[in-house]
Amino acid sequence: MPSATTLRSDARRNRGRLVASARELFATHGVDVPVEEITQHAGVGMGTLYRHFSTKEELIDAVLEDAFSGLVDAAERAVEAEDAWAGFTSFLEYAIGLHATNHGLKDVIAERAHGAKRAQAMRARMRPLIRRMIERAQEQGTLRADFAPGDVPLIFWTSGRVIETTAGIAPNYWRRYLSLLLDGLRLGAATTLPEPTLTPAQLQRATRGRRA
Amino acid sequence: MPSATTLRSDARRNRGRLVASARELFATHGVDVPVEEITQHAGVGMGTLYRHFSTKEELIDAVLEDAFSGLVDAAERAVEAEDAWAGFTSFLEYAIGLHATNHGLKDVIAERAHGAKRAQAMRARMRPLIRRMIERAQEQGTLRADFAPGDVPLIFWTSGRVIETTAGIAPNYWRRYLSLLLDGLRLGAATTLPEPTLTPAQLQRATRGRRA
DNA sequence: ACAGAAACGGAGCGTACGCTCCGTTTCCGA
DNA sequence: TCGGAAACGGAGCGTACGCTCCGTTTCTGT
Repeated sequence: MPSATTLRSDARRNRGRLVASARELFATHGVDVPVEEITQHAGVGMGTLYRHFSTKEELIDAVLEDAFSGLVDAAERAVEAEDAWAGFTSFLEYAIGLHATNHGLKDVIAERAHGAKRAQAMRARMRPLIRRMIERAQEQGTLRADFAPGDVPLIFWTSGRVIETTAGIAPNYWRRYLSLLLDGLRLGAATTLPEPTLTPAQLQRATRGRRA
Repeated sequence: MPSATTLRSDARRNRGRLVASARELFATHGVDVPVEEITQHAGVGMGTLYRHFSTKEELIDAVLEDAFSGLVDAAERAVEAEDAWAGFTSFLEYAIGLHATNHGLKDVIAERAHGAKRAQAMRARMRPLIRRMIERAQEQGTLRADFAPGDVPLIFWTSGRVIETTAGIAPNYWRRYLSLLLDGLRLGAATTLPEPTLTPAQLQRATRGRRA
């Protein structure tokens, strides 16, 4: 079991091809592209893929690593915005814009399942940032007080669905949806929300479960 | 090819069992339950199913017929409400409550595809009713003016996703989501929506397409 | 130059789905 | 009662997926 830098030249080359191929296909078609399509597009065999990545999940996780850290960076920038509402909303617009561009990212974040190591770590780093964004906007009196951090996944789940349904038909339609939803988040909304937000435990179950 | 009433007694009995079995399983597990599970739960063989319904889609369509007409009834009642906003929102709450109870209905309405005859007819009957609801609420000055009938599927698509994700964890959480979204629909929202609504042609493509 | 370790690739396995085919059983009128 | 039409049921087909296995090829240090 040699260290990562001790790969034979052809192995390193093929690994690169696989990642590039997967990056492209995941972005355009989502993570459900068959592994065979990935290997063919990369010009390698199936065996080669599974020597480098013990599972398809692992490949997904590796390919999306960059996108994950890009999201965390955006969240860190958003937390520092003077206008917390602007920071929060522009973060959401950026993140969901990424979903529209990179369907693989959308699948991992907005769909259930697909919770590999790097995705998990990204979520963990994101959580306190989002909490800060929300707290600040509520302190500044721009975000309704009964919105909670546990409600943020709601935005991703639902936006993901809009993108899935309209991506090939009206690629920017998700902006209309997000705008609508954000208007419901502003302070001064006419109602108070029914039902509590989701607890961390509930969220964990929601993002893991498959059908029984 | 005998008329519908000229079925042999065992055939009529088994057809009833199939529909009952499918109704139950579709409601609890959605339309993705394997046909074999439906036939086993009904105590009949696969051949029996496919003699009565030439395709699984047709079975779905037949089983959901009642739910479809229930929806249309609710829409007709909603149109007549004095307070058009109340009519519109309580219709949405009723419809989405049905989605939470009957996952098969949700799959057909909130998911893409599954567009058989009766579902299609239900949609056609619903369209003018929804248009009236929206027009009236806008005339009464309670629904924002830039919301359009073409945006209604948005509500079903996204609520469907919320239900799918949280049904087993927080069965009423969708109410919180819907409340949030409806607050964004009220007149006096701070923004005007970006991006136009979907045209009928776009909607048709959105509710039909499968992945290429 | 060459041995052998490393990497390769794709046929094939296991699973799950919708649906069909056809030998067997059941019903029902004469 | 009994024959044939009607209905039955489930093994099996075709498809699509993730993944494995192993004979073949390629790289690399000596």
